Amino acid sequence: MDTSVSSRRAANSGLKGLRPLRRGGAAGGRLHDEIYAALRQALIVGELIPGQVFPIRTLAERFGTSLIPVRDALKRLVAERALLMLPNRTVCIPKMTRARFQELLQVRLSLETKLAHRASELIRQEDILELESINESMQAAARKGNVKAYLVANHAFHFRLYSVTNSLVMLPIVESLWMQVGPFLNGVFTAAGTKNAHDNHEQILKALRRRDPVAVADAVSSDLVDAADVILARKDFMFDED
Amino acid sequence: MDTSVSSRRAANSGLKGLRPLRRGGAAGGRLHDEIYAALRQALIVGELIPGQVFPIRTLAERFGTSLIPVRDALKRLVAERALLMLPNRTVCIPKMTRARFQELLQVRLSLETKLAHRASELIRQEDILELESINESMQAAARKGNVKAYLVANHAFHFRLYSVTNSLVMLPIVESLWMQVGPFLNGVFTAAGTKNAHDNHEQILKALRRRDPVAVADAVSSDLVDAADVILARKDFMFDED
DNA sequence: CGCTAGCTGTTGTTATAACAGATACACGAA
DNA sequence: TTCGTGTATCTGTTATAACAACAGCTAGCG
Repeated sequence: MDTSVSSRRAANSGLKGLRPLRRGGAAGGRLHDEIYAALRQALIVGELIPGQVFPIRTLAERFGTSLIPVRDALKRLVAERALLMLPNRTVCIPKMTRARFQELLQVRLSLETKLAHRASELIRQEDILELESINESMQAAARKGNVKAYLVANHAFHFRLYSVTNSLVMLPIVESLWMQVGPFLNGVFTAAGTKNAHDNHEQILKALRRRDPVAVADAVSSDLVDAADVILARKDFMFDED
Repeated sequence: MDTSVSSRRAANSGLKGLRPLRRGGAAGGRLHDEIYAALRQALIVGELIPGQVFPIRTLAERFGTSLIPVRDALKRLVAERALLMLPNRTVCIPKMTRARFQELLQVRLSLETKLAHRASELIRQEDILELESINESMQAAARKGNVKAYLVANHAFHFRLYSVTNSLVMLPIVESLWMQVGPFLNGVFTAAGTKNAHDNHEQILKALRRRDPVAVADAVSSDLVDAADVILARKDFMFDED
């Protein structure tokens, strides 16, 4: 990988979207949690691109804190496999390979269909109403071409569904998987790619209303596969092979 | 949970097995990595029991370091779900519930059979020889009733098999799952519980030699299920229900 | 005697500064 | 021109100390 100063500057330019923390808020708020949340959100909506480097001091300056909380947040994200620690101990967003992408999809299919199946057995009417509301806002974002809002809503839809399982084991794993895929969505989802997602979400909702776990799981599966196909179709040339 | 001083002292007594780090070794060694490795090993072999509390300063004193590297190691283990952060931000080993145990087993079955299947397609002769060697030492440990060595060898056997897949996605997840189950093995595996594991490992090796991925996956599945049955049979009364 | 206020010791959190390793760049010699 | 070397500066790591939140205990008051 190119590690010259100029390329590192270029890689760091993507940090501009990160805003300083508003301090003095509610007491007891840990700084590293806020920094973690900010980075995590940026990861999931594809604002940070693979190869991006995160020097601790740069981020500390950006957030207006000392090194420690930034370090904590980065190390947590590394532990969750959302970020990668290079041999020189600098953190960056891992690049994507075909093998990793396919493995991520395989594991997501396995776990998320399980979660969807179990969720549809436990779901209540109010949960479905909330999912419909989230789906509305996702569709609205798609119509306006607001990719960021679209991805936020899509994430919210899936995890609102999965969270009715109260799973303490699978949920954290799936969240980690989404963070690993997120950066690779950068610049992928134009209006074209949102059509299938909308149809699949409608199928999910329909199957949920009639409490059909198998159909819910199938629809979730289709949703993931279709999204992967969109990415593969547009980004087939963008993988970094080892 | 009881949080009186006396019970906390009792919970901390389990830390005695942790030894100070031998400093001044190879340069470039990060202290928090060594602390992490020590805790991780203790977790996997069941030396640390559920409910165990880890005050940073106590561990720092035990390891002979300052607070920072201990904090790093603990936060990493929390991120990997091996440890749990209590509301007061103290770190402890999570207690086990039936639901969590069953979910852990389900996910492990799903992922580890996949890994076993893929491994048996890629495995080389030298890998099999090494697995046989590990299996030998496991059997020896079982005969001597050395539970700790037995669990170490069992862990080594499984991950030596899985690692031939070079999986960057599933392997870290499965390691996390083993760390979550480890503490619950405390005091479970007497000589009685090791018989099935030995048979299953022999089945795995036999299937590997004839390159039969399905049979390998099945044997791994049986291994996990049998181990779970041993735990359920002996510990059915020891679950902490929420 | 009971209750509340304040002290005390505990916990994790963060800032600052000193440290160590790695890298890039510039200067000088072949 | 090219190669080697030293220095400046960048990186993450760790120690120390100050900080804040919390629980338990004790003393004093009602």
